[in-house]
Amino acid sequence: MPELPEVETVKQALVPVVTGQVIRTLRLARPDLRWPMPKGLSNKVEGREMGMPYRRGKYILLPVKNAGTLLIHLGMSGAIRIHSTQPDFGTHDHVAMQMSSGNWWVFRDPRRFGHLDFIAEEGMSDAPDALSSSVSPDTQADALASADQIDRIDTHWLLAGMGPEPLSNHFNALYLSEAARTRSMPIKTFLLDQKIVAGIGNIYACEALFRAGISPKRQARTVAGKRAEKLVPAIQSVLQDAIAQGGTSLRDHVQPGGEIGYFVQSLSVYGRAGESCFTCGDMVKQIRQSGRSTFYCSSCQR
DNA sequence: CGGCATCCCTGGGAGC
DNA sequence: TGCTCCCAGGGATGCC
Repeated sequence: MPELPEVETVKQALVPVVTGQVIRTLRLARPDLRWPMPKGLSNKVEGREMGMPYRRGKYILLPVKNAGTLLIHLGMSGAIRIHSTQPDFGTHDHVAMQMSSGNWWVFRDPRRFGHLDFIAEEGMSDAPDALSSSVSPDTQADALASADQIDRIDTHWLLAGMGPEPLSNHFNALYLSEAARTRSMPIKTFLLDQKIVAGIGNIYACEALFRAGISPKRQARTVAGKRAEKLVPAIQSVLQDAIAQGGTSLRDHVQPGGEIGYFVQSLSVYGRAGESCFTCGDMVKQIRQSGRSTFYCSSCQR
């Protein structure tokens, strides 16, 4: 499921549920997901107040005041659901938290490629929360963590080296050109590298390249320059459109309230192999790159 | 270092 | 209906 727009959708749904709430219960149904979960975590966070959730790439960050930050990655099949009363826990409901309001949120992940970690504060005080409430209300503020939050959280081993947020000013044609200039790998594979840019996955890499009219097979270094000037806004618009529609629901993804994500109706190439390109009518092709499916129109994308 | 294959895990759909 | 096979939104790791 979850690429940046889906993760952003989940984060936005969590904001009113957890912000300013005290953690009444944290329930870990098993000791590990992809990696071991922190031991004794419930004791560390129960009774403490939460700050405002934010997002970094495909990670959701949940500040716990005077304790640290919970880090959640949804992996391939992860989803979070919100309940107003205690739900029945299923086989794949691995993490559940009850807030002082009585609301619960539950992290379900059948394939267990996701993970949950805790970054202890160590002198960070409650800065993340204070900062998140002072984020300026510009047009993209909802989709962005503050630069200071990112600087702090990026010291975690899972986040270290992560590329810029694609919806921030740090991601622009100059940056992309410089990053791509020496790289011979296909541009599609390049975009999936979280060290280059954070949050893009298989669906939105395909869709952004279609919007930019760039072949996924093209070597990344040949995108430096003019093509980067088309690709950056293509990436940004496809992500913003998807966020606005609640993400893309294929199999697992639902928004935390249970709604599906409607961007699936706006996909131009992903999952449309053998069907007609909406632009030119030619058949959408499917190939395999670095072990992942790529969808594209060989007429519209060069 | 760059680029690719492999592996982690479960469920759903296609095909027989 | 039931079985097998293949595929899936991610990404760390190891090998060439």
